[in-house]
Amino acid sequence: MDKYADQISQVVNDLYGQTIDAELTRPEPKFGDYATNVAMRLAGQLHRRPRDIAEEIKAKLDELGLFSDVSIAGPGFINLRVEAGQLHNDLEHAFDNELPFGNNNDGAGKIVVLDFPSTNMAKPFSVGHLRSANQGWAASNLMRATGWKVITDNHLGDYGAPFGIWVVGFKKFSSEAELAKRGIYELGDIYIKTKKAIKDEEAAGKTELADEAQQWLLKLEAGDPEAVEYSERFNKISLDHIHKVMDRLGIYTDYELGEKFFAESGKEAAHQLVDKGLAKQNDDGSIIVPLDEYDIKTPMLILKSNGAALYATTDLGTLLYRHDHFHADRIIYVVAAEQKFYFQQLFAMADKIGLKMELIHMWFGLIDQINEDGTREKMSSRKGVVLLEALLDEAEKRARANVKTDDISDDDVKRIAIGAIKFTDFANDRRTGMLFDWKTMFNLTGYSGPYVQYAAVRINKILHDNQDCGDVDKQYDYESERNVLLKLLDYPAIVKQAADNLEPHRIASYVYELAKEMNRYYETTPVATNDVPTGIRAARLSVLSRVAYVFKHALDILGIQIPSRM
RNA sequence: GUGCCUGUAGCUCAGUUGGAUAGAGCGUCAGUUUGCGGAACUGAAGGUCGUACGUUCGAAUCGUAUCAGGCACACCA
Repeated sequence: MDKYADQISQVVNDLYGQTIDAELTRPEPKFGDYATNVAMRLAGQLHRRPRDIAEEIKAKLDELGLFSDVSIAGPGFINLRVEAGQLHNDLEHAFDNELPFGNNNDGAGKIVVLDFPSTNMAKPFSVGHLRSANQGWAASNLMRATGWKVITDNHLGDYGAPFGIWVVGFKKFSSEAELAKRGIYELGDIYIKTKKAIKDEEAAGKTELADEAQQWLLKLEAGDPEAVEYSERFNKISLDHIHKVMDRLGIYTDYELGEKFFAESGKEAAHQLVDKGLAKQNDDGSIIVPLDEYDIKTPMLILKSNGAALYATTDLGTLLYRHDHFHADRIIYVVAAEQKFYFQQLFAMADKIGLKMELIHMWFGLIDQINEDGTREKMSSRKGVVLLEALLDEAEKRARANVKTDDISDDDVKRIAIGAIKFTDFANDRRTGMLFDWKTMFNLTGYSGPYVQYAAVRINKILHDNQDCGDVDKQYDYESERNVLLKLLDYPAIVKQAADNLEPHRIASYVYELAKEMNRYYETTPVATNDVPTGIRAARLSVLSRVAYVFKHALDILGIQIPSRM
């Protein structure tokens, strides 16, 4: 595609002496394989009618014989058609490259740190963390595919109030026996129950529980043995749970540098900023960074009045660490939309204190749920959070029930279940709120993970059954494969676009279209039946192997596995 | 109140960065199987792109206003 665009730019330059970056689009098939609007763009500069310009470009293109057909339509579109055999050559040429097909080197020599899924250790993994995990994982794969050196870090929420609340609540509401039996689910319940109790108490004008929780925090910071023991036990339970769930999702990070890890360095940095005059200490001891010069009226609070760290403190420490130790050129925070303002502040502060890194908040929409009466609302703990493990169990149950034959392995059932859930996450733009609906979450047909997986499994089987298929017929015209070839040729541009904009849903949408094109092709064109001559069979199988490659590449980016059977 | 996000088919959403007759899935209706894997394929119905101005050859896309919904706004994380 780039090749053809360059040729058109060249023709324009020869004819008019204008430097124009011709872009090709894919019009409706009836118009052609590719189309360009250069004639319309030139019309303004040259003060001439677009159709006249198009005619001249067409004449030149016909003369050069680059395209099998050049036509002009509408206000001045130039539609181009390429021989299917030529498309096949183009594709083979693209595969015959040092870089894997689909990859590019845009990020060569640069380092990116991705921050996801930022698990809160106080509660069990809920569907609320699902998007950060999925989107973050896909983003890291997109960065890798475009040449970046990638560092992933699960920025654990392991510091601050939750610990104090845990201990107070454990003593008041729970027991060793319950904790041993229910693990993180008991801790999560304790956390919610205790927070509510503190709120009730506050409404009654008392602060007993809150004070007690605060005491435990201070004890922990002071290294009190009992506090340390509780902390280590609770954290282990929580961490084991996080690892188990992420393993089920097939999502991993290189580091787990939690808030606790950065608390001290963050506090030090806060004080240093005061010394440098970049931050201001209030009379009550709290430290703020004014951000008026960034049009942000609310200053950033980076230290509490009691001298303790808060979210911004640890994030400050984290920024410095990623700058100094990871030498990050770019940091991507995969965090929900709710925190947009917070990250505006954080990024402004980073700029103010002189950190030269590209900071991106890869935000995503919230998860809504459909109520029984059909109304839609934000998913909340008040209404009962859906736990991720329960969701995965349910997905596997439904996948198993939908499997046609009994001899499908558990691993394949899991791949189908996870594929359905993940694809739903990538079905929309990440910024669009995601609708959590038990009915559509496990879609097994239409615009869904299993639809794509099914197409991949089908051709993998064909390829597997026809490994020694002989030599390709050099005369074959690839006319039946035209649409599939065109779709395959689109892939590198899709990857680039998805990576540039951090929009994994473009990959999902593409891979679905490829599957659809594939199924259509497969429905009408026999590939490996007995009546297909060997040379043609070999040619068609070679195209299918390219399709299989792209399925794998694209689904890998999304973190979706292809079952061996389904 | 201020800022940000969203508004497209009955429902859930895309829309190649300003292009041609606005597209998918689900749902509804009608079809396709002596055939390489039918979790598939084909077709039909369904639209004032929230509304109104503006920018230009051309607007779902850009600007202004307005209506509706959501989120955020320093000692929570």
